Amino acid sequence: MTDNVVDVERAKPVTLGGQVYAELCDRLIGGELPPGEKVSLRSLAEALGTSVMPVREAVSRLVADGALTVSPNRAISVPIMTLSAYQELTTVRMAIEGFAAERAALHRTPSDLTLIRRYDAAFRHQCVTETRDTAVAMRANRDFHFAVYAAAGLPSLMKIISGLWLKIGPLLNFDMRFSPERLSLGGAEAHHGRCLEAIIARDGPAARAAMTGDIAGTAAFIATSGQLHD
Amino acid sequence: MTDNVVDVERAKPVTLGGQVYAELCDRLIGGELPPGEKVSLRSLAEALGTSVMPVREAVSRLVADGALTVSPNRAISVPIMTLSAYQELTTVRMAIEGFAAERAALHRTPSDLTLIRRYDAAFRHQCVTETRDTAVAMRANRDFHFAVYAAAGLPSLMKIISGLWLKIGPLLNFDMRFSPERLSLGGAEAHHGRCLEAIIARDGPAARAAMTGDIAGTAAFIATSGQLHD
DNA sequence: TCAGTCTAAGTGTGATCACAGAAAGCAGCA
DNA sequence: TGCTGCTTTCTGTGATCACACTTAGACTGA
Repeated sequence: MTDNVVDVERAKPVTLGGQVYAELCDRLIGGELPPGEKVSLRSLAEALGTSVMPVREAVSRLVADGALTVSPNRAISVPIMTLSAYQELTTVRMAIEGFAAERAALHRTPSDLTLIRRYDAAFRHQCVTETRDTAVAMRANRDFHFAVYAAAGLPSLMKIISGLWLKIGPLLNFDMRFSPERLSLGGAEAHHGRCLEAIIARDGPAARAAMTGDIAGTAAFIATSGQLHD
Repeated sequence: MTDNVVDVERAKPVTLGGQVYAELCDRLIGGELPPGEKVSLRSLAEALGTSVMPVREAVSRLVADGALTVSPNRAISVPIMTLSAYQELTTVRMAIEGFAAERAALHRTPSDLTLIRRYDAAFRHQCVTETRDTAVAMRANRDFHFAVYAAAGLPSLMKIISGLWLKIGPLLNFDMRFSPERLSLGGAEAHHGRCLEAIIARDGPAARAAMTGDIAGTAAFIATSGQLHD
C-alpha cells in the first residue's frame, strides 16, 4: 500500500512492478475491471508491455490488500462482494473515515481547507451540470474525501483508507456506470457541504456525522442497485 | 494481509511465498528482527531453504504493509520508527482498536467471552509468576487483544489491526527483551481487567476507554525506553 | 599511517524457462 | 442432439539466469 492511486498526490513509482500496481489500482477503482472479472498474469503482462514478473508482484500486493482474490483453482479475479461483506466494510468505513473527518476538523491547516473547498466545488459542479461526466464526478468525489483525510495529518490512516477504497471501488464505479443519474441520490452534495462547514468551524463531531452520513448514503444507494447477493 | 501471524487462528498457507510471509511476520513481531536490521533476499532464501522467488513475494507484501522499508539504495531493512511516527501510529491504534473493543462489547458471543477470559488469565498469570517468560507473556497479551478484536465480528477490521501490529511489533518486542521487568508497568493487567469486565457487561464506551488506556500505557512505556529518536 | 583507487562480492529487479494442474475445445459415440 | 473422453492450451508458482548498481575490502601509492 505504498502508493495507492487514491492518494491525493502520488509520484510515479520507480520500479516497474510499482507502475503496474498503480495502473491496476486505477483500473480497479475506475470500474474498468468489474467484479467477477478474471485476470491473467500473462495477458496483463502482454497488454502492459512487460514480462509477467512485475505483474506478479503487483497482483500479489493487490491480493494481499483484498482488492483481488485467488480462487482455490489458483485463478485470479476481482472479488464479488456479498451483501454481508459490503455491510461489514461499510461499518468499518464509517468508523475509520468518520474518525479521520473528526481529526481533520481539528487539525486542518488553511492550505488543507482550500484544497477541500476546491474539490467540493468541483464535485458540486458535476452534480448540477447538464452534461454530466460520471467519471469526472467520481474522481472529484474521491479527491474531496481524500483531501479531508489528508487534513487529518495521519499518513498511516490514509493508507488504511486507501485499502478500503480499493475494495469498494470496483462495485461503486461499476454500478455508477449503469445508473449515473443517481449520482446525487444519496445526498452526497448535502453531506459534503455539511462536512466542509464542520471542518471550517472546527467542529469534530459534526464533521464525523456528516462523513458517516455520506458513507451510509452511498451504501444505501449501492444496496438498491441489486448488484449484491447472498 | 491475507494471513497475518497475528490472527488468532491461522491455517498454513498453501503457497510457498505465503509460508515465507507467515515466517517473516513471526520473526518481525517476535522481535527477532530488530529495527534497522538489514534483510537480504538471497540470504533469507538460503536460510529458509527456498529460492529467492517466494522470499521476494513475501518481502514485497511486507514492504507494501509498511512492515519493511526499501531504501533509495534498494536495500531492504526493518524500519527505524521515529518518535513522531510512533505517536501517529498510537493515535491511529487508539481510534481503531478502541472502536473494535467497543464493537466487541456489543456483539460478543459466549464463545468469544470464554476465549477472551482464557487469554486474560494466561496474561495475568505471566504477570504475577516469579519465573516470568517475556515471550510467553507477549504472546498472551497479543492473544488477548486479538480475541477481543475477533469478537467485534469485523474480519476486515482485524486485518487492518494486524497490519498495525506488524509495524509496532519489532519495536515493542525488541524493547521488551531488554526490560522484561517493566512488562506490567503500563498497568496492562488493570486495563485488560477493566476491558474484560466492560465486555462482560456489554458496556461499549467502557471497553473502548479500557482499550485506549492500555494502548496509551504501552505507548508511554515505549517512549521511556529511549529507543525512539527524532 | 593514511588517503585514494580499484576490484570483487553482493544487492534488488526483470526476463525466461520448467512444471503441475485446470479449463476448454473438439472429436467420436450413443 | 447430447454426452463422454481426450488433447491442447493456458493458468499460477518456483527456479534460474542476466543486468545495473552499491558496497565492502584489499591493495597501491604517498
